[in-house]
Amino acid sequence: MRSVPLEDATAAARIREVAIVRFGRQGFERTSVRQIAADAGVSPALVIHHFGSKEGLRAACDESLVRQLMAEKARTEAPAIGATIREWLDRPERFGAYIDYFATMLADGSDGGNRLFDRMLGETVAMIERGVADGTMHPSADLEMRAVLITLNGLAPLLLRDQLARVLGVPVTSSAARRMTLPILELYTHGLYTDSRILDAARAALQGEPSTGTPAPSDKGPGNPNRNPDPTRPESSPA
Amino acid sequence: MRSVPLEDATAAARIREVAIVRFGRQGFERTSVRQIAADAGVSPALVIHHFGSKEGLRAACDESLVRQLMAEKARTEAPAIGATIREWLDRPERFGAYIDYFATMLADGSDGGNRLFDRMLGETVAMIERGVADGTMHPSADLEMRAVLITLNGLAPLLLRDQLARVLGVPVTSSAARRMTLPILELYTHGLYTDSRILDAARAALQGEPSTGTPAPSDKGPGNPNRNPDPTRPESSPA
DNA sequence: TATCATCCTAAACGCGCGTTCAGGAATCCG
DNA sequence: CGGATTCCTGAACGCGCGTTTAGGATGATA
Repeated sequence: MRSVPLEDATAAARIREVAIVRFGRQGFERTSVRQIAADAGVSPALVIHHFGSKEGLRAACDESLVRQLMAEKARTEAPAIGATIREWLDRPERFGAYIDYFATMLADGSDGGNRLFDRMLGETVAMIERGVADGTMHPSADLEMRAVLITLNGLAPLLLRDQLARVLGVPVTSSAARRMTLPILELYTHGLYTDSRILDAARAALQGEPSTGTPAPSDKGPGNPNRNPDPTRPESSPA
Repeated sequence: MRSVPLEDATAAARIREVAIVRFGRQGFERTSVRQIAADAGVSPALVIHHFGSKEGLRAACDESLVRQLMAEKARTEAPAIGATIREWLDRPERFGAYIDYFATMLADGSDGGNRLFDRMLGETVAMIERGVADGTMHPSADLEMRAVLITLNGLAPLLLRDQLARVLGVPVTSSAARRMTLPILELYTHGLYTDSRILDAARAALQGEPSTGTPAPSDKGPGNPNRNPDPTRPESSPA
């Protein structure tokens, strides 16, 4: 997946590659055209000549990454982008910059990031539909939202890889990912709670409140992580 | 939680408030001191006079947000930061900028962001320990990692709120959060898979591979979301 | 050889940035 | 009253930015 050494590539390709590294590591704004030019061993003017502007260079970088992540289409029916990301995590010295760039694309809401997110979401939806159809996965009251949720959860370690590396004390490579395997599978197999009291309470509460208003009987659970422990409380301003 | 109108506050406070809005909405680099000064109705020189530098202003903004999020200490033993964030989501017209700033702090790995993450992680650990102790939650083979994971999962919708809003078609307020309630509780109650085949396979595979090397018998599951479907594959470069 | 397109650079332009500096206006204190 | 303190501004400085311009070197084509 890119075997030509940087020195042998054309100048335009070289510029794009070093730009991905800089943009991914220090961000678009903090990176100057002069820096990129120096990295690529060319003049700043050539960068503009090839890409029209700094923004054009960014677009080319986006396109390059989208292309590489979408190119896995020809594979099996398994989630393709996730698989490629995992391969990249296996070789951080080579693809670390791509990981960084990928994460900032998603967070910045660039056009390329949107396309990649949509694709990943679609792959997740397909995976869940398959799983529910063949009985290996539980059905859900809201399949789309579940798919969104699982996609988000999968991306969180990537977006917060710095925090993750900090609290774990090791860089986020596949070895760190491996330690996440069991807790993730535990969660996806048995869940977190030992009974369905909180879920039942939330179902009952949301039942009496189809879209807005009319609070239902309250049952504050012992502590649902990350979510409102009391789904019955009406919101202050619908906004 | 801040009731003084902006016009009545001291100039320094006014500057800090409009800076949080700008920094949160368009980022630190894309925001100029002159913009902030204009928003606050003061001269650019005054901004520097009060905060020493643009970086000093950022630090003051960080500190302000950390203080507000940590101030909930006096509450119950429930996750305090999560609760405050939820209140902020209820009133996006007032606290939307804080949400934005909070998210960028976490993503940028600023000192304030690190402190907040550590605090949230601590709250999650305590919650899980309590849940396991009183039998409402399953035990885990790796409690710390599980806590990290759940913390990350809880933050993902915040960091990717633009993607979330885009695919859902509505802004990420508590009404969007409400739709997430059931899928999250489903996941945390019953998990995703109907049986433990994948989890068992992963356990067996990781058993034969205590830390590095010696691959174990393979069992490729039908599709574990977000994780390596084949945890037995040795990694190419440990890095 | 002359022509032409391609690839590339040195130099400069204009601009907006963060910051500094010298001092004005108001308030408090003796 | 006089002097100190606090709060604030207008004007400028120097710098690095993205970009433009004019043209040099190279290699294919006729």
